[in-house]
Amino acid sequence: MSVQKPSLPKGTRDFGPLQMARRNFILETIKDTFKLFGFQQLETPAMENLSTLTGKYGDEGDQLLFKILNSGNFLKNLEGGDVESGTSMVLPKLSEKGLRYDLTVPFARYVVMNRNDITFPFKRFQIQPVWRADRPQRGRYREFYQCDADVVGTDSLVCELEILLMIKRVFANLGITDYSIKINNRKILTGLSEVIGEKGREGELCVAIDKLDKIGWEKVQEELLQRNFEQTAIEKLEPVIHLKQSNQEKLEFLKDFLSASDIGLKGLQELEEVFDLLQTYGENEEHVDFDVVLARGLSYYTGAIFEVKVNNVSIGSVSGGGRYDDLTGVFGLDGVSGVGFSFGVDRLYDVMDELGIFPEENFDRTKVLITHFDEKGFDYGLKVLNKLRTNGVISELFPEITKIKKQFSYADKKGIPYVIVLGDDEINKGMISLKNLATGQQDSMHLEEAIDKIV
RNA sequence: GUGGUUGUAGCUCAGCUGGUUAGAGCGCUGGUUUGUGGAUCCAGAGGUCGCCGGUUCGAACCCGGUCUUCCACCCCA
Repeated sequence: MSVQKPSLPKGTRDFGPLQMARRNFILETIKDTFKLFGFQQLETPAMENLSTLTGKYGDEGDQLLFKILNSGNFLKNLEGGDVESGTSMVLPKLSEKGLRYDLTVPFARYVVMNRNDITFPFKRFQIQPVWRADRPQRGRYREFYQCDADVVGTDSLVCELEILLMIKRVFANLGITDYSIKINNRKILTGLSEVIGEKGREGELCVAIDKLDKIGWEKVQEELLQRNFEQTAIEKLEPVIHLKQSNQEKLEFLKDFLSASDIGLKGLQELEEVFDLLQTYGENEEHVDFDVVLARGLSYYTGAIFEVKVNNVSIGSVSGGGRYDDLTGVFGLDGVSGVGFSFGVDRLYDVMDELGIFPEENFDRTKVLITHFDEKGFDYGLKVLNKLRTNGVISELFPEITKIKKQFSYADKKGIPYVIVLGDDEINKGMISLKNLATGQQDSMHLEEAIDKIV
């Protein structure tokens, strides 16, 4: 076999020890919050039947699904002429499984399959990788982790409240201070399209409107015109685009603006209740921003929609979610409303990296390295090692008998703060020498005393 | 998926209009110091110039393809 340079598939990454420590810090923070709010963990397979996945994310989403070639002779179902008839005809004959694209759809599948064993409302969280055959960019990967928390089986707006609370808690614990949780309601967008005389076209309206902070109102108007929206409709929309007051003021304005649309008013009412619940809970509206032009792409959202952006960084949204009234419906279980959201760990990582706010000191790392000069010290060191670990001190014995300089250098590079030196002097006296590498201070003492110092 | 961009030592990058043996800094290894790391100084190792093909007397450099990186669009965590 010829030697080949190893490489990774596009858009995937390895995580080294430092990255893992940082990722685990984020992951633990999120997990800890989910648990505190009463969510229980669930895992589903990396692969799902393609029939479970397709048609849930729109045409774009279907394109981005990774398909898994059938096992064995994957060509066996092909017939002459199939190849000429196009990929959409050939694909089902080659592939019946795919990698999951998100965690929400597999969750919906799980709920339907286990409906008799689940007590509703069902609160679950799920932290697993997902895969998208996207073209990679900064903050965009082909394999990345999502951290989902969802509640199904209730349409209580307390769920929406809890999502806001969980986001606030996670960000506070991560040390991210400058961010905003954008919240809107799909019903408001529906109402908007009704009121401006383009009923039923909120999907298109959303796609265009969503680009507002990126490309500006001028360009959005152009796009709407291209999509054959009436000039008068666009003019009617204008005051909404420029809404820049407080959450309450926006609500008041829209109550009037959407007065002709029942569904729009329903959306407003839901949103207002979420704000009320926030007050009642004893939290404020800090970081929570009613954004009338927030329109998330995923086609299954029907009520509240969320998106979280960290300010002054070059990464897109780090979290998103919303309410879906009928996601389980496609799997044959109607009337189960759900709401959930997801943190993107990889993007949170990039954000925190860019802001330089990882708390490195707290990461678990070896506290003390035991060094030695010869076999005698090595054996003595093993006993010391045992004592240290019994006392819960993260410790290592240098595994080879070699020059002390090399052992110290190892401690230095690995960022180990203390070194225990074991030579004849120490062994004879039944003591150890403890050196603090940061200060250079070295003292002879009993092991118990050293343990107290290190911990 | 569309358009552009990048690739030279472990890392960050030089390398002139194609010309002999491809360089620097940092890092690494060893020594200066045979019971002590981080600093200084000295020495050393390390590269099929992403990969494949083409043009040429001659290619890191020009051309084509391919992979990869980053960016914009699309969309999204």
